[in-house]
Amino acid sequence: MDLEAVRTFVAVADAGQFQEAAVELAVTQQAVSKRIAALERNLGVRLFTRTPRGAQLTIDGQAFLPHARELLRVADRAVASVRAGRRPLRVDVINSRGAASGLMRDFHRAHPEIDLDVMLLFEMDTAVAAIRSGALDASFRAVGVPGRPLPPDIESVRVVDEPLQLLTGPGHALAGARSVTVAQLTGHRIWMPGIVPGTEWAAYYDDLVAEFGLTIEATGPNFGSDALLDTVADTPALATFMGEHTRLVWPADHGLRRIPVTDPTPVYPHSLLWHRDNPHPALATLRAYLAGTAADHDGTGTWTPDWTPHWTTAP
Amino acid sequence: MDLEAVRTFVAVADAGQFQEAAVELAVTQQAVSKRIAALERNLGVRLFTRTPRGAQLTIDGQAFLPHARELLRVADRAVASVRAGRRPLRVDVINSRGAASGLMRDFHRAHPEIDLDVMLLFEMDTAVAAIRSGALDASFRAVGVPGRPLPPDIESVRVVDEPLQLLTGPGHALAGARSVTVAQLTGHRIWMPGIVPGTEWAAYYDDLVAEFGLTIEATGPNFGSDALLDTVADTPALATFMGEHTRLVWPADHGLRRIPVTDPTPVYPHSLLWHRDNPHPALATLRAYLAGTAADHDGTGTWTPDWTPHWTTAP
DNA sequence: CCTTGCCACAACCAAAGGTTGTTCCAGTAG
DNA sequence: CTACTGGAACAACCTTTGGTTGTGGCAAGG
Repeated sequence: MDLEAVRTFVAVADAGQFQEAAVELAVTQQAVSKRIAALERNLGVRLFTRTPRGAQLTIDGQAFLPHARELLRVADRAVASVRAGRRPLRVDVINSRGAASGLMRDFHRAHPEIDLDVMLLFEMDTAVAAIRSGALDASFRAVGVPGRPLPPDIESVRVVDEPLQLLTGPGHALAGARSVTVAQLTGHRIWMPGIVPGTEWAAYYDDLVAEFGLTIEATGPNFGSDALLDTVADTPALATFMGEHTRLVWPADHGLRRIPVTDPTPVYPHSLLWHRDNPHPALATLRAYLAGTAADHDGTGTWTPDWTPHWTTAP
Repeated sequence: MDLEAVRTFVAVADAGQFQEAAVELAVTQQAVSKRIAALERNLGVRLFTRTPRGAQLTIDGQAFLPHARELLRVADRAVASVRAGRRPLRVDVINSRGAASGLMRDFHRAHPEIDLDVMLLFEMDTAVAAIRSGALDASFRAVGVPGRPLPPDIESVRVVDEPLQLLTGPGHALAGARSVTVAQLTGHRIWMPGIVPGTEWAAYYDDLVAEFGLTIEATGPNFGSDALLDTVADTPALATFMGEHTRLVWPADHGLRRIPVTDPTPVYPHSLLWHRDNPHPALATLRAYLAGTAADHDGTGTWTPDWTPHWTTAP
């Protein structure tokens, strides 16, 4: 299938005849005739009935037409996604099920007119480099990790604190609790196979362990969140941490429990990062939106590492 | 943009290297290299960073990738829409805002696994011919019009009665009524510029006029339903009929009123038409679904023309 | 330092896809 | 009845695209 042929097909369908479509496309009528013939040959159906006064869509052609239009739309969007200058706003949300992802969904609902490309960049260094190069517009990250200062041309603002919850299977000792304190977690095995040394979230959990003496195991290969949930559901002695806003796609009958943690509640601090000189108009809209959602912040009873940036009052 | 190049791009992104992608696509590595280079040249961005151990997506490449996948998906669906044998179920709903269209939306929600192509065929003759030729699987129509019998190989069953409502602007004499009787409508001008002589709905309205002595004007060119609604909203002396299930896309503040009609309520009878020998598996599902929705039928207090087929009890 | 694995470049060739010129066909006017 | 008009298909030709084979460059690893 050739997109040029599809474009020709739509032009002929709109014009009602080959000649006019040919003028529109700036080719000869014979070229249009050839393109349509080739498309019909590839698809194995006749798309137009040719008459001496033009071309009329067959039933097959009518069925194909909306798909053809959609195809051209999607192609245009694809090209636009990498068009220099006026491309969609590119925002990195680390992973597709976290709080940042939810924020971007809400932002999209609030501003459906803004074209977005949500991306998943694993490494913070990559994200920062991409922001500095202009290839990325913004990233949600935890910033302030000791020894890894942000370059001066990168600005950041803390936008959402995500409370961590304990996730257990039905057989876990704490499965029945409506909430647990951090002190109650000492001695329980908490398994987080996704943690990669050197990342900002590794630093976060290192601090959490150091502060409260928890037992967090990052051992074993990470087979993905499905495997993690599977294991947690089936292993009574195992639990894991999970962001409060993290969406699980999981059959309800596995009996996984989400248990709030208190005294204090560990919260994961998400900041928005962007380049000082980024001119993308939608970036300002996003920042304004996030400033609005973050207005009702109250840090009482929560914990974050020392190195996390302070909340600032919106101007 | 060339779909083959996009396909190649996705293959390379998945494989992580040109060579493996080349094997998958059954071409040489050099061909893959050329295709990617051409795609990059067309888009104006670099999609991969080439290393001696493979190819890695750039940020632009990562942004482009989901659009590329979507493009291939849509292309596949487009091809499938005209594929002989296992193409989607094609159902004609006459116009996109009527009761039949709503039924098909509900059917799609109930059976999202069934691929559908909803079509809009103006003429009944066209629809019947298409059904007989196998190019169309089903059509919603009012059947039984005198002098235009269905061919014996076309089966039909009445599936939904759509009550007609009076649509008026805020200044109309009946605008404040909670409901009106057919008798109250005599003398009021009812404007239906969409009616085309010779169609089954023209026959319906002819019978309606003959039965109750209404004043229905079909004069003037039809500039589309937007223009119709515009005129009705602004003209106190004008009203029109509209199906109860017809969805209006209209700013709420224009003050259009939908007023139920009683004593009796004129209902427009939609039947499903299909070919006796049509083997499409989804057609049976659709018929079963419609038989289910039509179960709660009660014709008391309604009117349809004499020639409309009777409701049959589902087997 | 050499081997290995992978990608880019060059030369070549077949085929796709464009152009011009022409034919065919069905309404329509004379 | 015939000639004309407008529109699509066919034929011949040519350019350009996109494939192949052959070769060179480059970084990682033994």
